[in-house]
Amino acid sequence: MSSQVDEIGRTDAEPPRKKRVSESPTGSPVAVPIDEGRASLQASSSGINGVNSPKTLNKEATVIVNDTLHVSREASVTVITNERATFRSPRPITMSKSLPEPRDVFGTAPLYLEDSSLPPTLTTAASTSCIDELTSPLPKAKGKGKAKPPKPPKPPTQKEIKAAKAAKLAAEKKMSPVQYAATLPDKWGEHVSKLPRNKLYLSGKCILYVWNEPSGSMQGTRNKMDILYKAGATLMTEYDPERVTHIVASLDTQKNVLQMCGIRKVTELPVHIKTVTWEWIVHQIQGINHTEIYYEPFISRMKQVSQAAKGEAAKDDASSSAKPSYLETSARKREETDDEGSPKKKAKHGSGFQPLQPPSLDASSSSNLDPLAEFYEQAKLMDEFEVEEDEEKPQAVTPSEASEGSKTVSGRWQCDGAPVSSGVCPNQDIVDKLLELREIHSARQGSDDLWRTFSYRKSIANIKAFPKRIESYSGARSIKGVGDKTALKIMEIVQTGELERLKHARTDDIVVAQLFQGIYGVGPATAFSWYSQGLRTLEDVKNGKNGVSLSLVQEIGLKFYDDINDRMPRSEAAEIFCKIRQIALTIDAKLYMEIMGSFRRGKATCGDIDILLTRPTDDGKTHHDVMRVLLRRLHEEKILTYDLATPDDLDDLEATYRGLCQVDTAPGRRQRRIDILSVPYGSLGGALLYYTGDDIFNRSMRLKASLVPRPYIRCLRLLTFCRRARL
DNA sequence: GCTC
DNA sequence: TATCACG
DNA sequence: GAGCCGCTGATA
Repeated sequence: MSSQVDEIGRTDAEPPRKKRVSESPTGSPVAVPIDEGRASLQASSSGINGVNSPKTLNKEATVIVNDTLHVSREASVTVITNERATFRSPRPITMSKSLPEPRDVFGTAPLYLEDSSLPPTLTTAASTSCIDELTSPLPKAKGKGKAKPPKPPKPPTQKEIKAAKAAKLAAEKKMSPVQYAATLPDKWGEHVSKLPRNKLYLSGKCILYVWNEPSGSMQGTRNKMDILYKAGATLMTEYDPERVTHIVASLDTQKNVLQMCGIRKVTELPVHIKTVTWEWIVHQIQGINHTEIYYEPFISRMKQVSQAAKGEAAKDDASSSAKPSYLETSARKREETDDEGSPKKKAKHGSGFQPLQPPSLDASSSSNLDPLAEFYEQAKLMDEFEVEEDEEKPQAVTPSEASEGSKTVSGRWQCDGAPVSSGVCPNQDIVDKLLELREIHSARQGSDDLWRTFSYRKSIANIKAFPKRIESYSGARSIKGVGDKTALKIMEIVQTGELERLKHARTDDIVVAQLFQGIYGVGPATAFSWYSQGLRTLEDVKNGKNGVSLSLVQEIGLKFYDDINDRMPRSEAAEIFCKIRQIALTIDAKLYMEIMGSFRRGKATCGDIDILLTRPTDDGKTHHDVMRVLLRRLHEEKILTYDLATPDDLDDLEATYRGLCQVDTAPGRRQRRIDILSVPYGSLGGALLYYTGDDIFNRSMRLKASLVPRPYIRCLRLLTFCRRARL
């Protein structure tokens, strides 16, 4: 596989700052577009192997980086009220104890909260349609009224009714599906609005129904549309990747899917959009939530699609799997399994479920009891962590996003079905102020500040979850994590609208330290150290004023300061993940991949991309060498551009990669933070549990203030704990 | 900072 | 090895 | 008054 990177060490001899590298240490040519700031660097593509230490790798990276070190810095200090803010998501807590079933039939498509097949009663609007939730002002009552058909002033006679019906039917027959869809609110709006919420099986789902070629009456299509609408779905008539959550199609509408979505391959669909068969809908409506029947898993379907479409496919294959021959076999294998099993069949046979069963649980726990019971127990034990924290700022919804959201609320009442915490918390002002304070503390270096930060994090999260306006000191104190001091601060905010403390706290050093800490790899210590050395701007840092030197990672962090600190649109995260998964599956078709983090939580924007990687071991194999190959491939594909941290042991089943990536190589393409984590297959169960809808789990397993979605690791700990405690 |  | 930063 | 992340992972 890989070329050895032998003489990497040589870079040691060179002054890291000045040298320009035009050739990779392997001797293989490395394209280093030094002039364009977002140059892709692939040195590490060859360096990804156990032989090389990350250090040497990065070293080379920096050499190049240094040459390009013109940081586009508008010196806007504003950015720096940064990512570290933690907000609680508006998602309310459901108390269900039932565990959602595994639902990824093929073991490759990720599992999303918003796609939860929990019964509707347990589902929330927030968990269904994130984008809308975040962006649309949610005209709640409006939808209903709108949908109500105008009542004729006089009760018509039987005959008239009949005639009208006939006419209507005739008219409907002439309609295109799209036109027909538009009539649904009139037709069923009222009916639907009277339905109890738990009958709205598809509430919150934005469904794009792909109908067959107009080969007949289209009556079937109309019926299905009716059903969808009546089940509370928002029926989409056109493909809007931002809104569509599900695509319903069947095998014979394959072409139409592509057409409707304006794409060439099914694989181009964003991963957050589920493609399901009609059967899935039926199951939803019947309350069979245990299966998810996919129309076309993006990956495995890909081959078939491309075969049909030829040209594209060949190209794709050639470019992506040109090298190791085993890739082809694996690809073929995938194809075979595909062909012999329709999605449906697979669902029934459950082969695809395998990866989703948490095997480790029964395997490693000594008892024969329901393995989940342990987790419930654990969950209770750790219930102190009331609230999940979220790093997104709700108010970060930009005007454009907002307007877009409301604009596209073509359908209306999708919010009706799920009257949930509408997002804005009654104590937002308090939260904001405290957050500011927390930011300040977290920018400081004292150990006290560290704990204060920790403390604020908890209290803020709980305040954010507090359903009503805080009006009194005792009221404030009643909130978990809010002690005397914070309660006093809250009262000050409530009464004066201000927090005196903030005014004094925002000193120059803090502001500058915050600025510096926006550089990846720079924490409080470094930031203040620089400050004390007289540095005040990023420009100073860049110039190495007063002889400060940057670590290799910091160089990258500085160079891409804005890129790293900005959030990316959800769609971009999805796209990158898609590409990566595609490549990964050519390495091993049985890989299980999952995108996590804020994406998974349904955020409209993502601070980074977090990918979980594992592989079922039922055939005796593991993903032990996947990370190495994958990283190499991703570098080759110029998806990965810079390594921030490569796993110490690439062969380890549990490894963490951190780096920068880009969705394509267009000049000026922004670099996005990406983490790829592999876990032993046994931890997957925990990972899934962690993300699975049950809030008792979620809350408790979001152990100890770790913002990091590293469920598997946590799960491991949990298991260890369980074992030790003989649970 | 809060909690035990 | 200790410190630093990260998620 | 003590504890409050880390069988962390990287760097110097």
